Amino acid sequence: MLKIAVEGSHDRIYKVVSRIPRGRVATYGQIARLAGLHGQARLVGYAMHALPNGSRVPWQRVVNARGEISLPGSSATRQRSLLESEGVRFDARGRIDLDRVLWQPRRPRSESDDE
DNA sequence: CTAGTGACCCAAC
DNA sequence: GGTTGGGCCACTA
Repeated sequence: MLKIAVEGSHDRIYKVVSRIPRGRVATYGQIARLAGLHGQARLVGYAMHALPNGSRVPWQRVVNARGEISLPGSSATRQRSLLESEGVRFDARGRIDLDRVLWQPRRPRSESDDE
């Protein structure tokens, strides 16, 4: 039977987030769009906050549209450390170069997009 | 039920 | 570059 209609938005969000490859990041708005929640980036933030500790969802790969970490306090440091261990670089302002690191689920066309 | 808040985003000034 | 205001919807008091 079809359970897609019964699935909560969290599950869809977690599914999309789990598809983010290592060393890449995605924005809240991007996740929302891919999960079918167009314009509802805030719900993605809620879903991330509701994640249980030790979850296998790579929540650290979700940042805001500016390429910055939106978490307050020590959680931000944790997220940054996790991302840096994956090879994601932060500039002096604590921002990620989204043009370089943003996850692109579709490869439109281009055999070499390496700068 | 209403009102305020939030791991957000975007247009406008 | 920065600030303001509106929009979105779930959660809490």
